[in-house]
Amino acid sequence: MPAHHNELAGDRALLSRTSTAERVADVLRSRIAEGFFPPGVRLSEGDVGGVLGISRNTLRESFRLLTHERLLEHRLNRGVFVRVLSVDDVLDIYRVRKLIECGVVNQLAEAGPPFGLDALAATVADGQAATREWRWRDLATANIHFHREVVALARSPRTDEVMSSVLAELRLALHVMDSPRRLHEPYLARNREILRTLRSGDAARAETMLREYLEDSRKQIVTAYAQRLGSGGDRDAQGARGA
Amino acid sequence: MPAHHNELAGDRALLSRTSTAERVADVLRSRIAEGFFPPGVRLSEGDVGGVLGISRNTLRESFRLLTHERLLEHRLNRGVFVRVLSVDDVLDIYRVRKLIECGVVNQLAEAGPPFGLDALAATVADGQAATREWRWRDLATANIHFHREVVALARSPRTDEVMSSVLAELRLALHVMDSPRRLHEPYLARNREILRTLRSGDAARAETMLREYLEDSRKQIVTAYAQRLGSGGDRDAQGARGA
DNA sequence: GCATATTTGTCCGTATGTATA
DNA sequence: CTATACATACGGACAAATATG
Repeated sequence: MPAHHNELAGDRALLSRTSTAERVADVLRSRIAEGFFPPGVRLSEGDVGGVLGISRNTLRESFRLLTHERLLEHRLNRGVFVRVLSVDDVLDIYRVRKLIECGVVNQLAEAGPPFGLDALAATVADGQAATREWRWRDLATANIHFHREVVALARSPRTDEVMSSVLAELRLALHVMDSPRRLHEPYLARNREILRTLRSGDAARAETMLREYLEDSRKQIVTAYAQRLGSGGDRDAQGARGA
Repeated sequence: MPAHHNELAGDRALLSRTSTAERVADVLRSRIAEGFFPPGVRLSEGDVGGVLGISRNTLRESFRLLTHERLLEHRLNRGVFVRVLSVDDVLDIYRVRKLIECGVVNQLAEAGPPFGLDALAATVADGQAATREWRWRDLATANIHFHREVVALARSPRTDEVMSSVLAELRLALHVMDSPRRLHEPYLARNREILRTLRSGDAARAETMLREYLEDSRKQIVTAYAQRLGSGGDRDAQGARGA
């Protein structure tokens, strides 16, 4: 599908129906999530495009995608940067989380008890396995998946998308401090409790538990993040990387 | 700021800090909202780019922006089309509306009565003025603004953005049938009632009213839309327009 | 079913304005 | 203030897919 048959990240058009820009965006999204591109660094079109071996136009498409997901920040005539969340951003993210997550569970309370909890249970199991084997980064991932699956219970594609976007954004903040164990281990038990309560059919009580959960998590993360951003703050908004 | 000093949609760099692609996207967004580009039509790169006098690459970037707002649909090697919502889409939009709008009012019930209701009151006044003067299209706009302002009470930028996006999408469906009077006039009184109830400080009751409102609106629009889509359906996916 | 014309997808080269050293 | 680096936007090119006759 690409005109000049670029091989590095380009071909196999007939197999994958995604555009090259989307594939490049996938790569960059992973790099950001795993911290290879930490918040604050600039992604130069020349460098990144050179490494991946794609044209600037295509790369700009990818940047557009990630900018819309709020993972990158676009400053006019300055270029794109990995987003650095402010404390206000984190607060707003938790506002949205409370609104959506609690709202979904609240709707379940009205609908009735036959929920499909298998996917939710799987994330709890993943978290327990990760904890047993001291894989704290995986524990963080499982914890995030738990909340994604809570929202998935509403079976609303648009709600799922909003939640995915917000959680990916939150990961930017989590990555700035990452001590995954202290941040996530205490909440695993509460996830299990919420799951158990949902299994019993008492969605109203689960909603209360989730509300308290989010309140506690918000307090912990905001204080830790403000501290980290204040002391280790002012990460170089320059410092190109890539080549 | 543009290289070759394009005048039509190009210059005045020092004043407007937005890129040309965003400005072009603004124009197209308006054209879609006002129905000049109705759902289903294809936007040809050649035609639209020719009329607006911008290069193909820049136009494609605008298309990308609107595609991510779900106003355009991108079919591989076919071009971009103004989105045609399915009935499932409309159902999901109302799912999101109920979740967010009711959730926001529910949070107000916990927070306490000093809400800032001026902007909300203004939309009701706009609707009444539009009704008095038989400007049904403006009534529809005012009605949509009412719900946007309800959500704005939460003072959450991300929630605002989600709501704006969802309402812009809903407008695609409303435009397919447009008999704005029958669709919007009955709800003006209910808007006023909800505003009055919020003024009295009883957010809990306002939430119930809003919930019933959305339920009724959903039923009406879904049935009307399914009918319209079934009979008048299969709008030409061809029929270029522009020049 | 086939040949042609149109349109899209991708990439390159270049000119110009903007921000920073 | 000058110089450098880079983002922005343009036009052109060609391959591939689609539409048209």
